[in-house]
Amino acid sequence: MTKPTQFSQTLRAWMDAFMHRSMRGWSHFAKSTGLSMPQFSILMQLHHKGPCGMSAIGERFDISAAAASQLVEKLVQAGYLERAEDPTDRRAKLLTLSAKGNELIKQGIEERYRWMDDLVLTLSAEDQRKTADALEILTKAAQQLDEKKQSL
Amino acid sequence: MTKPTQFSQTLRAWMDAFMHRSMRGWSHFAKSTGLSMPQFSILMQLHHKGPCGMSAIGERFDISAAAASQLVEKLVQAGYLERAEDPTDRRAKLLTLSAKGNELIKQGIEERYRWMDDLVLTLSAEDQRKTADALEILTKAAQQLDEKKQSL
DNA sequence: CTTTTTAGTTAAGTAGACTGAACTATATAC
DNA sequence: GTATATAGTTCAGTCTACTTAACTAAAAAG
Repeated sequence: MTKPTQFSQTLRAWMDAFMHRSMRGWSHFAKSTGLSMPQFSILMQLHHKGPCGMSAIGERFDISAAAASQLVEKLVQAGYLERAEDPTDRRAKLLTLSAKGNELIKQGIEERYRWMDDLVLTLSAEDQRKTADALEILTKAAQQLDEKKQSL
Repeated sequence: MTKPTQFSQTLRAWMDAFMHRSMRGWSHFAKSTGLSMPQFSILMQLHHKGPCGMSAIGERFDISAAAASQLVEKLVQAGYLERAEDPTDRRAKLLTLSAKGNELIKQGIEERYRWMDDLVLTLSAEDQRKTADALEILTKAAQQLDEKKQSL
């Protein structure tokens, strides 16, 4: 963080607007579903990263295995999650989103997208093309950055 | 949500990557400060929108006035917030971030930016220019969209 | 085959976020 | 001026998240 470039200034302005909006949106949506934020976050994680074990949940959210187990139990009871035995290790459990869970998350994501779609409608065709290009560049770069970090 | 365009596809890919990252980052940072997520969110709100009254907090987070009052009390005790009497209405309070509160939020934002800055470094000069243009377009569009919604 | 990890659950207890109800004090309406 | 609405606080009680500790069962190590 020596001297912010023009570019990172622009990034920051965008991040401020976008982060504030999306965080507000998510917490509002989570509340409307009746789920707590921690519960909801677990569903989000499963949606993003796919099935995983109980211990992965604990690590991801930095809570004890006991806490993870209890949160997951509630989500299973509510029908959002399925908890099966891992065939390769009978101690472990495999957590997957149920159809109901998937539906819920998709709906939340749709609502988040809607704002972006509204944004699109205000742009000229030319500006749409420009921004699409740019975001593709950024998305790819983000992917590569993540992969690089993962391999360390 | 009829037929997603190429553009909104690209937006979505970006949103997925970006939202997941930033949410994870924020909750991790909030935890590291010792503040709960609701407490932290209040500081964020103050930072984003500037000083406001107690009732505005309740409305913004959809909690009772009692809950807002209690959360704010904790933040005042911890020195992150200042709660003064509103000179124009002696019933009302004016909540503002203290220097300590401001410092905290700024630090969190810096950490969030860092990822973006890393991202920048992986791009060519040409790509940097392209994305800067695009994000400026998007940021302005977002501002205008918000203003339009506010005036309804 | 025994010992030790590892994966997860259960239980008891702590702490924070929240609500409704009762209250104070000020502003607004009539 | 009285009545009413508004801004905020305090209190008692509830619910959820979380922790540690004690447990079961299966895998891995010796």
